[in-house]
Amino acid sequence: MNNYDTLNPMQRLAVETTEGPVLVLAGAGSGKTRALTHRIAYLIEECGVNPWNIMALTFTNKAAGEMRERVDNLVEFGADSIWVSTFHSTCVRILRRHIECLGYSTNFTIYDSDDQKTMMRQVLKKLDFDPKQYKERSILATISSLKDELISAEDFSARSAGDFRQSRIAEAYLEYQAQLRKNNALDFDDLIMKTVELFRVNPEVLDYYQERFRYIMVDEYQDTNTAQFRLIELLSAKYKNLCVVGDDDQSIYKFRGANIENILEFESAFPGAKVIRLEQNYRSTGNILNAANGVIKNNAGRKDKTLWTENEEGIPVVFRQYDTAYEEADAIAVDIRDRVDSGAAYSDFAVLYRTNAQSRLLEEKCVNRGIPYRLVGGVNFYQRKEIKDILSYLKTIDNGLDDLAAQRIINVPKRGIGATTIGRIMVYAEANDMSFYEACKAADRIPSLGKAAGKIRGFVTQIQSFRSKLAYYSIGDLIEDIVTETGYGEELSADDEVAAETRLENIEELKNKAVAYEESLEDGEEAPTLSGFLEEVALVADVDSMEDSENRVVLMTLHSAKGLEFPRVYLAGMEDGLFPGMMSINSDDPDELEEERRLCYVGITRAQKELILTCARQRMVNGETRFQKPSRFVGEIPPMYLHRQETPSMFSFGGVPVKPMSTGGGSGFRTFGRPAQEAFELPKKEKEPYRPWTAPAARYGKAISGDSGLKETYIGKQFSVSKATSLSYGVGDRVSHVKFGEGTVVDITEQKKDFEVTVDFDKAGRKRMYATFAKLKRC
DNA sequence: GGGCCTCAAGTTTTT
DNA sequence: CTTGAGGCCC
Repeated sequence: MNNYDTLNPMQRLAVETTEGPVLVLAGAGSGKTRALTHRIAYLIEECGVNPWNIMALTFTNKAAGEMRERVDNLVEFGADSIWVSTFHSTCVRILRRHIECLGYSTNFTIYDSDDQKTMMRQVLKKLDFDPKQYKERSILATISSLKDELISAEDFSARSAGDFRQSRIAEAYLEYQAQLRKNNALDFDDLIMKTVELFRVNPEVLDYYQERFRYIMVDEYQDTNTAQFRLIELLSAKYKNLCVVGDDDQSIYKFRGANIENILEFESAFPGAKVIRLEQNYRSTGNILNAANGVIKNNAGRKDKTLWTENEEGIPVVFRQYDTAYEEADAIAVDIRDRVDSGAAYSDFAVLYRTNAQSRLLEEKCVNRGIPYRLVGGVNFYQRKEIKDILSYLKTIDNGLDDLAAQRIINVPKRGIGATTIGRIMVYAEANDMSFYEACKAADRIPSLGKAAGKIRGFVTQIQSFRSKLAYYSIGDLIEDIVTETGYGEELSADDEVAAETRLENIEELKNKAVAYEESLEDGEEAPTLSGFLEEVALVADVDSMEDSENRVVLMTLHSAKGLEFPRVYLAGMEDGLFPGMMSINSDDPDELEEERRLCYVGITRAQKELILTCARQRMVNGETRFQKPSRFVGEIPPMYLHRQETPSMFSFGGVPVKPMSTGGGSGFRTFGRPAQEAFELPKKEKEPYRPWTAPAARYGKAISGDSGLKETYIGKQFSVSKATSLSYGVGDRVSHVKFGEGTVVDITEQKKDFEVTVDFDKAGRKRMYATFAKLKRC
């Protein structure tokens, strides 16, 4: 039995208010996860609720995992049967059971953003849209926000009548959905939307889940979008025991459809809702908290609350300005180095920044200074080429309906199957209403393929053989097999020795993940399956794999940092134009700036003991040098909690107090690009819209052309091997070609590396081609 | 068929 | 600066 006396009165109230809708407004570091987990324990122990009837929803797998762990520790019996998972995996779990009534089969695949892009490219090509006017990126963004609002392609199409551009986008949306369905695939947004749709069209299914989940808890509620709101609204409609926990000040996902109204209007959406505030912070020092409060109070339209703490005041927040981003990064690295040398652990530190692009420099400097780090985000592990290749194999083996996956690997490694052949198979598949892979299986019946059919057959045989191995192979072994049997590994090494090594390591890592997956289900109720593994992989973010135990500095974006805490935090790149970003500064919508401010608030409140803000006067962004002022957010921190340690500037930047530099070296007076003069004129002429001064993009001529001769020889060698010394046909001979049929040779000219052959084809007309590739046969 | 080169475009933030 | 897509040449 647990002791609930360790909770403070407000937390305790949140735990004991079990019936009806409850909104817990939980400030940063106020122990909300603690309250949530204890609430689950309380429901079971004190209220006799069956664990089976409890569900907890989070946004990230990491959060889910953490909660799961804490619940397991707290609840003696039946913790397994509580559903603790993310919105997305919850929906997948439900859809895997019931999606058939929506016309998909239950082994659907989940498309990530790369897949979406590929698919949309195909859609736009098919519809013959002008790629200048209709960018797949922006169309996908539109579709995504429509889905967040539960607006289907049909709805959108109906409401766009009359607006030309919109109805074209609607066309794309319709076609995109049609393609998804054909591929038996769902994108991220579909997972939520289809589940809501399922509940709407199928009341019995809804009723089943309503009965099952009598107590629902939602973490990070401020980040829910309309679709997610509907989902929990539907699920909780019967018993109305819905407890949401969130902080409107930490709502940072508006760009992704998060609807802040969900939390601001909770009480009117769920009449009779009780509101409980957790305002005592257990995480940060007084100074850090006061700094955070000072910043966030500049936002209008928030639920009024003030965080307080009994923690000690601590040391002041520090602000340092450097001349260049280069020095900023180095100073941070040096700073960490010093502190570790005098006893701190690497894992005490996190460096947070606004954009992923900033990580490069920081990484570089960490390497220079010998600081072990973990980079979270950036290029996702699962987006790496080699990983996607292997996963595409697994998907094809598993599903066979996923055209994108099959098309990706049909010629990887090279099997001599080119775009033309793939195009023909696609045409055939389309005409016969089958999947791409099915069409491959029927390659012999596609007349247009000609000799290519043999190659396709080889590919199909390989896949089929992998399939049959599935029965007695582990997923890890299967991956191993794919790499060796297909020659994938060989091709990698042939291409680039050094790069191949890291690639193979990554594949090794994927294997480890597969093994871990299989072990995690070893004695659970469900058996590990290939589909299960692919699904898990599709739904993980990078933060999820962060190991707490590692002794490394953590580098990540402010967004990724939400929900985490670190003893010492650096916020790098505190500059107007970067953070807050220019988009938000120039926007007509004041809420954009407010969202950035909330992001800043999130960043500040990650710190437990120490917070250091840094910025650079000069920074390269998109290949151009920008001169920037310190972030306005720095100025919003009440001076009494802030210790400014500006370094002296070679730029003598207007009006900023200059103090001697007390820490962090930097490499002194390095200069880049423009002289100081222009540097300080620009920020002065602040006109609309505000834009920091930008140096003309540095244009360098051809870099090094001296090595071309060397390359030539090398290439020449390779080609000369393949060059035929003589041909089996001559001028006037009749020849046949796989594509063009029969014809007469009119001319042959020998060139450096190949023979150029001109042929008059009976049907296809006169063509000129290279002998090596044409593969003409005498007849 | 495909490698290599040139040119253009693009940048928040992510389940 | 870095990635992507199209064109050219072997």
